[in-house]
Amino acid sequence: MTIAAALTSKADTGQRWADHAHAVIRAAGHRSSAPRSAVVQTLAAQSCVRSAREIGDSLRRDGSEIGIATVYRALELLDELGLVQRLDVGEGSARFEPALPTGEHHHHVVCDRCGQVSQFEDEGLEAAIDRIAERLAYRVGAHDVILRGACPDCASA
Amino acid sequence: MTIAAALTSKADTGQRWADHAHAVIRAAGHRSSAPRSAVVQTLAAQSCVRSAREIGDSLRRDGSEIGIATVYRALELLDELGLVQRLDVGEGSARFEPALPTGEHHHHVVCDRCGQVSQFEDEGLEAAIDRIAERLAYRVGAHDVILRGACPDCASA
DNA sequence: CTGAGTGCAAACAGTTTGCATTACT
DNA sequence: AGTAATGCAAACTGTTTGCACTCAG
Repeated sequence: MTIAAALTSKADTGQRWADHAHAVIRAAGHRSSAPRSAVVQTLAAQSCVRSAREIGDSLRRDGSEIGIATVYRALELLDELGLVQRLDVGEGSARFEPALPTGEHHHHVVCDRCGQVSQFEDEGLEAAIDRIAERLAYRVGAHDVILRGACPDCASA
Repeated sequence: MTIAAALTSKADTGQRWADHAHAVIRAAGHRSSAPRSAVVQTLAAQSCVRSAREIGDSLRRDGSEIGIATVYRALELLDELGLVQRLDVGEGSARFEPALPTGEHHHHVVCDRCGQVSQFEDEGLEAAIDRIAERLAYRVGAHDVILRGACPDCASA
């Protein structure tokens, strides 16, 4: 795959998610207001998890007048509708990222020192978790895995 | 194993951890004040993760005059010394539990509806994570796994 | 005796909420 | 037009910090 193709595919995935999100929002009887759509677009465009504050700052930088309460309300709605995944890496604030309708997902590694967050996927991990879910008395619906350590930059320093 | 033996062994594990914690605290040049020791004892006696507020309330109920700030400072020290594991299940506040010196540990399942937290261990999960840690560029030192779903009570309701 | 540790209260950061106003549908 | 959604500011919650006082070593 060429770099251009990779970028296109990534942008496509984001846009596909945004369209899906709008459809679900409308189907649930909610309005597609400008601020709400702006939050969806920001999420669709992002490559990594972002906090409510980061999303709000980013939108305001782009000229939007969105208030932080609205960002929170939009994210809460998206969460209720299963359109975003809320992630708490323990750095004080919650982070958000689009949840793909396919259920396909990844997990995160957080740098202890600089706070950098990266992603990874692993087939074996999912399989192990599925096996655990089966033997527990809980009806397990989701899971978060967070690895912690030193990122390449901090590790070499 | 009889129930009595299981309880004894559990209490022993807690006490062994408390002794270990005291030793580490002293070795690091810190004092064993009454409030600090009380927090260690509370942690040693607990069967599940607890929040700072819960620990403080529990101590105050037992007649201690401990302030919440002191609880936080004690937990912070224990965390720095690697004596407790901080866990964020996303219900607003951080939870804490003793970290065994053997490195042996477990993970958690959180009920979406009532917030109940249970524990589980899984060999296959640890193995999968070790394998991931090896292939990542990060120098991975720890990991948290949180499963979410409905606990037996909520699932049947 | 001396400073690490404490308790209190005030400060903080992230998030939520009440209410008058705006703007989708 | 009617009402869901917004923006602001105030309220809340969990956690941290400044400071005078206390007590372990």
